[in-house]
Amino acid sequence: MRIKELSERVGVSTRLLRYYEEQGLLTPRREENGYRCYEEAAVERVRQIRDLLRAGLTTEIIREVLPCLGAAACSQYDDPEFVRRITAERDRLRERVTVLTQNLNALDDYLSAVSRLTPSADAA
DNA sequence: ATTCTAACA
DNA sequence: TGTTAGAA
Repeated sequence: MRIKELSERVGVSTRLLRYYEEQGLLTPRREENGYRCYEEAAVERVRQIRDLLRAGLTTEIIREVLPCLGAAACSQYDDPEFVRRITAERDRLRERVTVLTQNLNALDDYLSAVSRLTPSADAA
């Protein structure tokens, strides 16, 4: 599919799709006319990229780890420096999860208190 | 009508 | 990231 279709299917601007490619996150083939030609798998790939970005990972890290996520072990499993960087990234994520969970609990507690005071308000 | 690259009131 | 000019 071409860039417009992918853009509509994943809800990401064509501008961003080209930017991801510039960052080495996407590598679509080209048609004779130079138009980008994306694989069906690009749809899921873009979603994965966005999820990783939302998780706070940099495009640099994503570029390195993306090809490794699906496989049990990519060609860099024996690179100590690589494993160290990914480990650090995982630890950062774990830390963020902790903070987010604390905030979630705080809001839950507040909402529970509110519902006890005003039973009329739903506390789903 | 669409996409491409490059650049920025 | 959006938008846009100029070319294909």
